[in-house]
Amino acid sequence: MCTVSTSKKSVPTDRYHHGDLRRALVDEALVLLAESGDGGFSLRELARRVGVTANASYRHFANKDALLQALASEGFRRLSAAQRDVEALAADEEKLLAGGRSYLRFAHANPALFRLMFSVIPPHRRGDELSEASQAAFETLRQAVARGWSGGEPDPDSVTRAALRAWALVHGLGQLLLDGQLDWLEEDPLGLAEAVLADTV
Amino acid sequence: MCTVSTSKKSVPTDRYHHGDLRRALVDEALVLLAESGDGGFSLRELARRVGVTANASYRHFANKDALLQALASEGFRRLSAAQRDVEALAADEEKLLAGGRSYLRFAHANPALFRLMFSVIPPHRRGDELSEASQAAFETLRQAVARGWSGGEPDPDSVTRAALRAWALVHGLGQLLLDGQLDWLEEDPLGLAEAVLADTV
DNA sequence: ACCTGAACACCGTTCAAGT
DNA sequence: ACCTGAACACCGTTCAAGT
Repeated sequence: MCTVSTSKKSVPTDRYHHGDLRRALVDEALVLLAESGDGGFSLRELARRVGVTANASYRHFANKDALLQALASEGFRRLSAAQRDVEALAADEEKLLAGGRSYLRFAHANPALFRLMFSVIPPHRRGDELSEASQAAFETLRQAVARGWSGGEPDPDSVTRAALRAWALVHGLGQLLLDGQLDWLEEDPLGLAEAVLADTV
Repeated sequence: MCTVSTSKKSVPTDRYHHGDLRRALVDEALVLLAESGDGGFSLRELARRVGVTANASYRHFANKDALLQALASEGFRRLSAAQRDVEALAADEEKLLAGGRSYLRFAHANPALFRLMFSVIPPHRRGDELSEASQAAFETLRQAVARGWSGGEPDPDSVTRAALRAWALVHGLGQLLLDGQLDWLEEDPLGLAEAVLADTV
């Protein structure tokens, strides 16, 4: 009676049709998101592709919003991981710029997921998993700003303000980029966005 | 036979149910957009509110996208007008900052319309009316940047680059603002966004 | 415990009428 | 010329089963 119970719910296998339907739904939804370019995919289409009935997903997610939150959480985790990887390789003074570049590349490579993370589910509707993932992502940014601090005493409020300014610039570039707003200005929109970022930071 | 024909189509009144159904649809859609906060409203709900059948709108718009384009065009016209009004009242060195502030206030006051203008209909899908309205809006920004030019020769490319940087910052702040991303940082998100803008410009 | 089948109240859009 | 009524192929979601 003191063997396997690491937590309350010791679900034995939780697999049936695809081994793990919940994971299959999340994985396939990320593919659908990448394919559709914009933000639209239907629960029914997702179920069809995974090979189950339309309402089978309700055994694993309360509703469509809960599934979207799981996807957005995964997005924030991937974004944070990309930031950390890239900053680990960069010199101290270039960590912030490198982080900004990876933010832009993430937005460019995952437009629908990016929109899901920031625009579809506002912070006041985020559940625990998503709150945690998104706050960790902002912390990554804040630390990059604090590390590159060149003034005197880095009091927390100034750092937050500076982080917000850096975030706004890179977020605006990313949003303009993935909305196609930079397409008519030059041949390589991503390159243009990175150039504007490098000019400023 | 040479009296009234100012153009090919000399529609006598083009009014029936509400005087002018096309205008009634646009006006009520703007109200629905303002009410819903986010971006979702249905053609059927709009028709219900205006007092016509679901498909009556197809006499005036090819499809839902065409209606959305008309709304987005109206949005760009209002944004440009607000910019011009505000810049006319400001001193030369403050025109750019004043324009940026009005951009932020527009985003804050019209979140769904703002999203419609920039994110829902990408530039490559814009029709003539919308293309013209949006390009005029960017021209307003570019001119504000050119007027505030402090360096030497203002060659067009440098001005475009600087305009893009200013646009990205203000657009990023606006997007973070209307996505509720600034809500947990302070009591007044709009004030915070304006403060960051004033710090930078 | 996990999934299916049938149903409900919605969509956008089309087509054949009505006035 | 402008609008209605009925229909089609979709949605998200729920409820009563099936194994």
